Amino acid sequence: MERDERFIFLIGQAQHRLFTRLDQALMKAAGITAAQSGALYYLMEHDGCLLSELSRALLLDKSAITGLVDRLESKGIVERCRTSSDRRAINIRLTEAGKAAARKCLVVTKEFNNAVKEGLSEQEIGTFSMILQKIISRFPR
Amino acid sequence: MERDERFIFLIGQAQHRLFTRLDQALMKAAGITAAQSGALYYLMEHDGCLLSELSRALLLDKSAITGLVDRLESKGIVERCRTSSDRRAINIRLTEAGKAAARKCLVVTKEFNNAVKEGLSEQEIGTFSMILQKIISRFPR
DNA sequence: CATGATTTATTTATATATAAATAGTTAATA
DNA sequence: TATTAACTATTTATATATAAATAAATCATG
Repeated sequence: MERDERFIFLIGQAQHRLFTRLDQALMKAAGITAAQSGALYYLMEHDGCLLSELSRALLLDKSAITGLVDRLESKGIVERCRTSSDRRAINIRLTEAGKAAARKCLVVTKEFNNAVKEGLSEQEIGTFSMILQKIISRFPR
Repeated sequence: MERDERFIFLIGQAQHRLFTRLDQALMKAAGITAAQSGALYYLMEHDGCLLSELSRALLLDKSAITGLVDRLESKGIVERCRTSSDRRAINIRLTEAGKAAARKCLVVTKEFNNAVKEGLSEQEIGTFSMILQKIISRFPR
């Protein structure tokens, strides 16, 4: 395998391991996966938003959100409810259990971020973030 | 959303966009996805290897390899065959179409890597790779 | 040699993600 | 107003990945 291919492989591996570890830690602490925690963080500040709004905020397809919310709802973390006059619209609300889970996830995620950054200088972290952002802006969705 | 959470989010987004783009380019050029191309690259140098060997090389679960090889086999890119005396073992062989596809993928992947690195200095790329490798070694599978 | 452990591959269940098609509702405009 | 656009959410199909259970074969060792 050449160096060229390994570059992409490295990013994939690093991302995968980070998410797998965070998944495990969040699942243990709050019964929530990393992908699900993203929805919780958004709902903490936009409780009651529409599925479509969550879709745009998390940069996920509407159908992915349907499944994500299904799984959160079956765990009692959120609930769907229709409140607006627009009969197409469905709002998502954090339950009390959901709010508690979100707070636990936040603690775990912060600890995890510190662990990831350990041993790296502020400057290195800055360069790393800058390149990630360049990649993201260079390859729009 | 705080800075802490965005760090993980950034890595996920960057990885996702890179793989989506590479997926599209490889699919157009050779009818192959990025994940499948990884198997092809390994097979170019280890043609006829076992499923289990591919599993270890790509750092994927055996069941993931079963599905991956199923999809490649249905496209006529590889074929399963039993050759060794161990009756559990199944070898994977690139077909002629598979070898042609692998060569096309290699060209596309190299071009793609150059596009990703464009506008970044050698030093920045070095720091970026170093951090990815640190993350990978800090979080073993 | 016989039993238990390991290896090889598959299957099933679950989670994640996209794309395309659908259904119902609302908005825009000709 | 009638028709077309767009929006909201879901469903279906496909691809990817893990974990756990299974089945068959082989290995190791007591």
